[in-house]
Amino acid sequence: MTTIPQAPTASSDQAMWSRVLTLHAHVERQLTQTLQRKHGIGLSEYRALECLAQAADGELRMQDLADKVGLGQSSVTRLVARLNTAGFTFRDLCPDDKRGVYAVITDEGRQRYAAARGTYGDVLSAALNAAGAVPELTRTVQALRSGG
Amino acid sequence: MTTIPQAPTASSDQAMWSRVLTLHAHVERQLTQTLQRKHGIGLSEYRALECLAQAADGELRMQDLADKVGLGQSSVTRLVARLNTAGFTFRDLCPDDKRGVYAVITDEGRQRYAAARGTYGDVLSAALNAAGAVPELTRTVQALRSGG
DNA sequence: CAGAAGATTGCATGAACATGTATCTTGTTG
DNA sequence: CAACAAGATACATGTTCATGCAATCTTCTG
Repeated sequence: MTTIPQAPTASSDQAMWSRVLTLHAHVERQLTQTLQRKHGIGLSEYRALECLAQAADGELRMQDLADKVGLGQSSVTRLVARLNTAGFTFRDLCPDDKRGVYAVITDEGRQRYAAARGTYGDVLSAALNAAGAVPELTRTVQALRSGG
Repeated sequence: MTTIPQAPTASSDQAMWSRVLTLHAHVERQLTQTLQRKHGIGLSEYRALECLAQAADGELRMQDLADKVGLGQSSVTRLVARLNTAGFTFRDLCPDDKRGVYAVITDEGRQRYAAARGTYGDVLSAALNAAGAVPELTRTVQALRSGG
């Protein structure tokens, strides 16, 4: 049986998005709770650390970090402030543009990220499996894992 | 070229979920801003009105509503309080279990929902199209629209 | 079986916190 | 200097967690 191309309708988009929202809520809740409980960090903190750990020299401009983690600019100012307080990052002024600020990950930040990373992957996969077992979400999870 | 079945790995799950998050952030931001600007309601309010409008007799127990909109119980208490203040719902005591409370949608609530519904569908589809045009997200959007 | 003790359920409320919008400060550039 | 860019901050809003309270259910006892 082949897939028949079908123009997406506003209605089918809404039904699809509704399932995405359900999936998103479930998975993010699992991740939030487990990361907080086992590693003492929130989801935004974790994702910021991930971005920084993977960035060249472990540093990113504030606005770049905002784009990567999907938050607004002001939220990232405070997010980085929390990471600084925790000792996971420090702020560094951009030498050639004194308006600019780099958030730079510390060794301690990398260690916490490394410690949390395994948990994150495990919980994510488990949450996706659990969601995939719900009839309503089975096809959504399958579609995402296959081609998404 | 056929699709080769592949067990999902923790790593592929993470890459997939990262794209879902990006998509989610973009789409929800569009919806939030447009609904707020054109109809003066937030996303949670809109979704609660939708659940209530589609429920039998236009009413739901608080906890049922919480499950449907993907929020915690206390969040829904406050959400319904906002809807009440706006005149979109009212609270009704459950006759056979005096602990229980129904949130009931009003005519005004149905009207606001009807007015916002078109906007919601339009913005959603437009946002999905826009996201689908981003190389990183093309396959994700396609997968969701096809089978998800 | 009546009745009370304890557990559970359904929701409300207060405090802490994260986020978005608007605005302000500072630095850059034409 | 005017216009703009990068961040920081003030304020309002929304969310969660912990807790409180009342109604209901369960279980045990006499």
